[in-house]
Amino acid sequence: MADELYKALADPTRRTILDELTEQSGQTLFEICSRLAMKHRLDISRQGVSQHLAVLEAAGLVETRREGRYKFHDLNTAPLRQITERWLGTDPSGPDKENP
Amino acid sequence: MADELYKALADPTRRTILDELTEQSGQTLFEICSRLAMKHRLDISRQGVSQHLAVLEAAGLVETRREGRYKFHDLNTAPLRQITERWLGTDPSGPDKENP
DNA sequence: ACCATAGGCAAGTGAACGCTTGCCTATCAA
DNA sequence: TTGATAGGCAAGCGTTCACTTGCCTATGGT
Repeated sequence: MADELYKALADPTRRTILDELTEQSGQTLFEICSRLAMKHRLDISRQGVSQHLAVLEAAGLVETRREGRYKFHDLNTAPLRQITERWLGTDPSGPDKENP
Repeated sequence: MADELYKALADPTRRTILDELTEQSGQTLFEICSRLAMKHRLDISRQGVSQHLAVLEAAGLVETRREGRYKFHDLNTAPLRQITERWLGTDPSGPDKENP
């Protein structure tokens, strides 16, 4: 899954999607589409965004839940920690207060 | 430069090069080549490795210094911090002891 | 001066990637 | 039931990417 994590981060549009989900998690595909268009002037097709979300989900950065005809996309930043753990050897969340 | 950082991390061979430089910084092109071949069974041409190093340097992840006919490649992990800072909102090195 | 070593430049190739277009399914409101 | 909304699948297209090959420059040992 590490491979897919780095691949997911490689695209600027996907990183912007992560930014949007950071600001408000649990958005639908159409919400993300319109935000990309409005706030970032990214006029990309709905399918394009959908494919990006699939890549992000494969990387574990986005988790989805279905409710009726809506599919909500939630952000999961946990996989990002392995990046700094790999080359910085540190826990990005900082020292554990219980075991300092 | 952020764009080049994520692009640099997208390739598995480049990530392995970072691993090798983490283990021992300041290696030459040929040293890196032979290590990739020996330790990781990656038989990639010298030019291929050279191009990877160029991408890593453009991302600021490796810095080079010339000495005679040798060019040493040093690891610089600093750019990695912006990744977790962007979506985790944390400093990977932990809280600053001066300003906690 | 010679030749091996360390590295660089540039063109070419095949595969992967981002994105679009067209059509199809499912859920909800009227 | 009809129509609108939310989303999915798959083929096609142009670009980027990783990698190779061939040739060239520069430094150092003998």
